[in-house]
Amino acid sequence: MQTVRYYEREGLLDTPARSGSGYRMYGPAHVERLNFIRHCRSLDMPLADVKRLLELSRDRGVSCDDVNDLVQGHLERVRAKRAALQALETQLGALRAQCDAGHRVADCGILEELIHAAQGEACACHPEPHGARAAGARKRA
Amino acid sequence: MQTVRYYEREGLLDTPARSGSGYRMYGPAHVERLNFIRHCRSLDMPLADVKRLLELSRDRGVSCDDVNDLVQGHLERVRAKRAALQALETQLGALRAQCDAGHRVADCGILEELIHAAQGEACACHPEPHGARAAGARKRA
DNA sequence: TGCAGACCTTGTAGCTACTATAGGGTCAAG
DNA sequence: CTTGACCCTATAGTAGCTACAAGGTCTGCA
Repeated sequence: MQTVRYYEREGLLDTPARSGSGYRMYGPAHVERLNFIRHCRSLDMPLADVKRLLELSRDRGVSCDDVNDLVQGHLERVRAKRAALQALETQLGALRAQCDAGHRVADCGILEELIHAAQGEACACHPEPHGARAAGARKRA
Repeated sequence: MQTVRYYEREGLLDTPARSGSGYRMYGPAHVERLNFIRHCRSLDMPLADVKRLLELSRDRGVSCDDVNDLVQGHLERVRAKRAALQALETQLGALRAQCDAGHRVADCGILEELIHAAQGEACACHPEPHGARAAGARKRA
């Protein structure tokens, strides 16, 4: 419910009329608009994109290239993120495989991996060694 | 650089000694710790998990089951998110296919889809009618 | 010695899309 | 008339930074 107020504050929903005691009175147009927003959000579109779509859909005569670009751009961001997560999954799988249950932290392959990697060595999760471009830290001592 | 200060504030990095004029003086232990954190972050682990790992790695005699669980849990969250994004990609692809470039907003298949969906009808991106839709966790049967 | 410019310090606000809480007002039922 | 469910506003918190402001410090050069 605060979400609806939030959309109103952000300019995605028209401010509804108020009853005598200050209650918001929503009409069918508000409900439809809210469903539009929720549908876009279910596609994980940022609210800025949703707002842009709402603006575009008011000018029914204008070219819809912007609509295309917006959806296409969003699709590409989703694709890129999915690919990144897929790589991450592989890396975490490799890390996870370093340790079987039942022993102690001193012998834990996962922590070993993480600590070695922190020292700039190669690790199971990032096959290539870190060292090439590490050591960016500025020190004075 | 503010990031390092942020980690210090959040208790992930020890507060370094200060020079006479108040400058922070980092030693090799700080650098190694920071690399540990950055490595974990490159695996997209939340800072809370990184902090937990740092705590666990201090008690070298304790069981490492917690380390396992933490990494396993993170892997599962990544897997779930990746799967959700994959489904999303399909949905956005379907939506994107509703419109070819070069015509006007009044005839735009994408907007049509979104508006129809806002009225509770079935849409290309969400094959089933609106009622059965739950955010992100849905599987096609 | 003076000064420019690069770096450091602290503190604050902004980003996304909500969510939670506090402290109050309104309304309908019993 | 009270109880409890709802609504109102305003504020703060979430994650992990990033950007900016206003000032202090250090270094090199003339």
